[in-house]
Amino acid sequence: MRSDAKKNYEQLLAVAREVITEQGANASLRDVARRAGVGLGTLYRHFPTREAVFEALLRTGFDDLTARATELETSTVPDEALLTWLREVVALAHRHSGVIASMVAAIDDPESALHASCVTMKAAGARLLKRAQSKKLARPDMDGVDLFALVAALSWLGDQPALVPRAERLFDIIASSILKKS
Amino acid sequence: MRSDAKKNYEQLLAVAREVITEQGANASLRDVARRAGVGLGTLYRHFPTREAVFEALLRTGFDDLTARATELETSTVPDEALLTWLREVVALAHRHSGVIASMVAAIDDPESALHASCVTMKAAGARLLKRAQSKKLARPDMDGVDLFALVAALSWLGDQPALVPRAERLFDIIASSILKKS
DNA sequence: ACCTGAACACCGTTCAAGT
DNA sequence: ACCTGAACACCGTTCAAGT
Repeated sequence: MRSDAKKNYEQLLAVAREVITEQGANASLRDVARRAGVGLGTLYRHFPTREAVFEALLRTGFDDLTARATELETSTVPDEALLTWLREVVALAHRHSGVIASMVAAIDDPESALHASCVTMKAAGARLLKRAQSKKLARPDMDGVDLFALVAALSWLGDQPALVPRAERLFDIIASSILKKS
Repeated sequence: MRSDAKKNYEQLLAVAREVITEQGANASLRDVARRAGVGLGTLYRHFPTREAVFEALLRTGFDDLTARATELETSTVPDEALLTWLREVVALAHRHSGVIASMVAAIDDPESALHASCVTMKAAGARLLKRAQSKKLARPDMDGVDLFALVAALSWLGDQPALVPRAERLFDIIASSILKKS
C-alpha cells in the first residue's frame, strides 16, 4: 500500500470510530469521508461495504475477546469464566451500538466482511459454554449459536436508551437462564 | 373527517400495512404514498410521524392483547397464562418486524404516538406477572418494564433471519428465566 | 378543508477524469 | 496506483399553490 493510501486508510478509520461511536451504526459514511478530508470514492475503495468498516473497527476487539476466552478457560471456574466473558462481549458490543445486528446477520453469510470474526468468536464462546455444560453448570440444550443470540439480545437491549438503567438486571436474568443447572 | 379524506386515510393504512410487512419498519413512506396514489403531503397530514403509522397499524392488535391478558388472568393458571400471553405478544411483534425498537423507545417518551399503547400493554403484562409472582411461579425481582424488555429482546431475535429457525428454543430459554420459582 | 407536488437538504453508490 | 467529486437515483420533510 502506498504511503498516501495508508495515511488515508488510517485517517478514515479514526474518523469512522469517532462518528460511529457518536451516531451509531447507521451514521453517514459520506460524513465520515468529509470529516476525514477525503474523497467519497476513497472511502469506498478502502471499505467497499459498511460491514467492512465495522470489521476494521472491531477486529482488535474481537481478537482480544477470543484470547480472553482461551485465558478464562484455564484460569477460572467454568461458570464464572462464562459469565465474565459474556459481560465483556456485551461491553464491546455496547461500545458500538447497532453493529450487533450486522454481526448476527454475518453468522450465516460467508460473503460478509464480518463472517470470519463472528465464527471465531462464536467458537470461543462455545468452548466456554461446553466446559460449563460438562460440569453441569450450564443448560445442556444450548449451542454456540444460541449463546451468540443471547449475547446479541443483551447488546440490543443495551442499545435502547430507555433500558440502559436496567441493563445489569436484564443481564442477570438472561444469564440465569444460561447457567441453570441441568 | 371528509369522506375523501377518510378514503385516503384508509387507503394509506392498507398500503402501509402491505409495504411495512414486506420491507420492515424502515420502508419508504414516499413509496407508500406513491403506491396509495396519494400526494406525499397527504400522508404527512394523516400521519405526522412514522410512529403514528405504526400506532395505527398496531392499535387493534394492542387492544386485542390487552383484552387477552384480562381474559387469561381469570381463565388459566398463572404461569401458563403468562407464557401464553408472552407468545402472543412476540407473535404480534414478529408480524411487524423492526417496530419493536420504536415501542421500547416509546415507553418513556410521552410525546410518541405509541406511548399510550405501550403503557397499557406494559400494565397488562405486569398484572399477569404479578399474579405469577404472588404464587411463587415467577422470578420475584422483576417488574413490568423488565418483562417488556425481555419480550422486546425476543421479538428482536425473531427479526434476525439467521435466528428464525431457533426462535422457539430461544423463547423457551428466556421464558425459563422469568418463570424460575423463587 | 383537504390535496398536490415542487423544493430543499440530505443519503449511498458508481465511475470518468485527473495526478 | 490511487484519489476526486460530479452524477444518478433515491430518501424525509416542509409548504406554497391549487381545488
